[in-house]
Amino acid sequence: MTAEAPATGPNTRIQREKRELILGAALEVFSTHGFRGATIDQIAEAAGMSKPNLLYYYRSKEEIHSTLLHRLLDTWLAPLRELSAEGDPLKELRGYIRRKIEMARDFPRESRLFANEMLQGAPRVGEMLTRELKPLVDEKAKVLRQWMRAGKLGKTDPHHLIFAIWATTQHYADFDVQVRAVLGLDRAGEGRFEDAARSIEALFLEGLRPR
Amino acid sequence: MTAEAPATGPNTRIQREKRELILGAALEVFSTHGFRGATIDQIAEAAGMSKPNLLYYYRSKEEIHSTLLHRLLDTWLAPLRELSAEGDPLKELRGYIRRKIEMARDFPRESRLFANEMLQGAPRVGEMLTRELKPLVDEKAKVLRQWMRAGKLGKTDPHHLIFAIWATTQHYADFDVQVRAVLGLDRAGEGRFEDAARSIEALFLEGLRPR
DNA sequence: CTAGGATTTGTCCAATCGGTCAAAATTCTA
DNA sequence: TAGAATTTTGACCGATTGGACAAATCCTAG
Repeated sequence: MTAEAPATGPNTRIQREKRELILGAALEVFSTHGFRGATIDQIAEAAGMSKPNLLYYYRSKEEIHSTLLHRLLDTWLAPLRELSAEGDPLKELRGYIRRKIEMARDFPRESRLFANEMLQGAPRVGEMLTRELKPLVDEKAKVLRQWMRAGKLGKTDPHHLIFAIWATTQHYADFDVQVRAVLGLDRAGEGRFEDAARSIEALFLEGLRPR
Repeated sequence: MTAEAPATGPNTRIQREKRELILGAALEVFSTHGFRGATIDQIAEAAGMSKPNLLYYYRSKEEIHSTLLHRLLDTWLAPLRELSAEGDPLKELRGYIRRKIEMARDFPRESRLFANEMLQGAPRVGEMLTRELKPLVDEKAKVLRQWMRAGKLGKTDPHHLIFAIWATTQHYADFDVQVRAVLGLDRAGEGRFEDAARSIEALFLEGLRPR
């Protein structure tokens, strides 16, 4: 008998392992070539298996990409979720910037995968943006606004502040080539993330000190 | 006689017009689908001509993309070139931020084309980054550093400051879908660029006031 | 140790892609 | 307005792509 396609969910040990292996390989390929630029053969080779074997675990290229993207968003939003209304405003913001820079440093492929999707108009996660991202950002924006009203944080538009933090931190993952080219060989070592973190923190937090 | 391919340079009126028409169509297609995601047929259709006709004006898909990218870089660097060592530091920086936000608003496709190229590791303009971009940035970084030493500008790493300005402004073009989704229908009108400009200026310039 | 399911792969297919070519249509020029 | 040069296109080609299928191999429970 032909085996039922295991695409519904991981059952056996092998299925869990292979599915994970495929996602890792796909992340590598999708993040550097984009969805259409990536081929199933490339992903299969990166995962060390044949193309039909890969398609045994995921029904289509679409499904791999979609799985990757949906799984990513949670990880991606975690740093913002951690921003707590109870903490000290400046400390909380500093922590948020830190966590975002660390993600750019430790998960650049995830960042580029996400950037690729956004550049193309979010055809596959568009709905998630309004259903998950927007509510979370609105909630945290409210926290920021309360801090500002309480005089514990300089006044600025909370949404655009969050955009600015996203943009500056993710820049070091998405535009890595450019950053490295501009900094030159001597300053483009791994320390660039530490330098970036300090600069971004100083820029934003200096301007946001209550006055 | 068979006509010589006009790919060497624009000669007749028709050639100039059609070449421009093709570049416009190609910008639209490349910026939303990336290089590999775009097809010659799509570009040809967007330009209102047949595929062989398009290939009469440009020898290959590569050549169109490359032309677009090289032509773009000059436009793209213009705002930074305008930053003058003679002017008032804070006014100069404010002007630079303004110009960059205006470019994100008026030329979002160009921004996305560039972002796409960067995301993929700048395979086609990598050399231009070190030959043109780096020297320019280094020159302007020196200007910023002089201002800082003279006490006319708060101290921070000039390179990372420039990165931050790039990131925050281009974010509104490259991540437009996300920005719109988060701001919601009511705040996502054209005014969002004006709001963004004010927020970014306030954030950066407040923190950079000499103290 | 063996039967039945799970896993793997070689082979194939239709669609799409970038690009060619020769012929047709149009435009320019003398 | 005739003839030459330029511009346009239909038809075609080889390569690549996403995916299907059935046969072969592997694993594991009884």
